[in-house]
Amino acid sequence: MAECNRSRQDICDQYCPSCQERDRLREKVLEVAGLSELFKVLGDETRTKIIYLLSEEELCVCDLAEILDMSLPAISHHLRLLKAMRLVRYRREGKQVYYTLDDGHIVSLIHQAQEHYAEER
Amino acid sequence: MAECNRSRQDICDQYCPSCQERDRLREKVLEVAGLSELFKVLGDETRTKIIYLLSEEELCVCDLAEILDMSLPAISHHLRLLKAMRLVRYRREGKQVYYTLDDGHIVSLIHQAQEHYAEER
DNA sequence: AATACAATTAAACGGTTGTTTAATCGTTGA
DNA sequence: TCAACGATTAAACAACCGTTTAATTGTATT
Repeated sequence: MAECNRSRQDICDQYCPSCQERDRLREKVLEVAGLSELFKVLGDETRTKIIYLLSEEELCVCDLAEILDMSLPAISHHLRLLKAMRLVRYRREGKQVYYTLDDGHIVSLIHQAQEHYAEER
Repeated sequence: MAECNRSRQDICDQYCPSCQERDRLREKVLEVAGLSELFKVLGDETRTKIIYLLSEEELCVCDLAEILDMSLPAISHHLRLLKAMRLVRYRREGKQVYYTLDDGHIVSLIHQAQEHYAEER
């Protein structure tokens, strides 16, 4: 293996793939940078449920609270994040605020996860 | 709307969908129960990178540490979780321990997320 | 105007999570 | 068997996250 400058000496004596390979993999890894932000949204059970419900029909905050048996602030807190990530849209009607899903892609992710992991439980 | 027993009085006065609809949605939501456990794995940037790298080729712990520029215990800690979830397999060869991806589904999820959200950044 | 109510926001709390440091285990080679 | 090294484990710490309580905003009704 050709000699090359090591960025860290404290890992291990012999880095197994070649240094060219190392650099290639470091480039490769950039392709998934930032993706976990999206998965973090789905990493919370409540948010996945909200998204799933909103993919079915438009619902107001108190509906979601009722269905999921949670407090209004808790639901509102999650909707705020989903709003910030442009995953949901809202519309005011009198005292109620109605939310709809504004991103079909994220439901596809949920569906795909369902297909692959539903039977494993 | 037909009268029905409310489980919580402290949410809002008028639950908008009918109570039958509420019960249907409560059933519906069970379909995604537990799925966030899987998404939680991908919710960490380091783990997504490890999975992505292992989908390319087999690597030992010190390789991963070198490529991702992290400490051995940190990598090992994440691999332990991936092992517990049966997402990776390992094989000892002398002093090194080599890891491979043992679940093609999870890479599909990453690929799909890439397709949908790559251009948004 | 005043009250009631849905929703949001702020602050506080508890729990979880990821990284670090240090110690230990397992394997190899002298 | 002893030393070296890769990997794992344990304990400690800091940072983050989700829920709760309380206060506030905005809208509708009387």
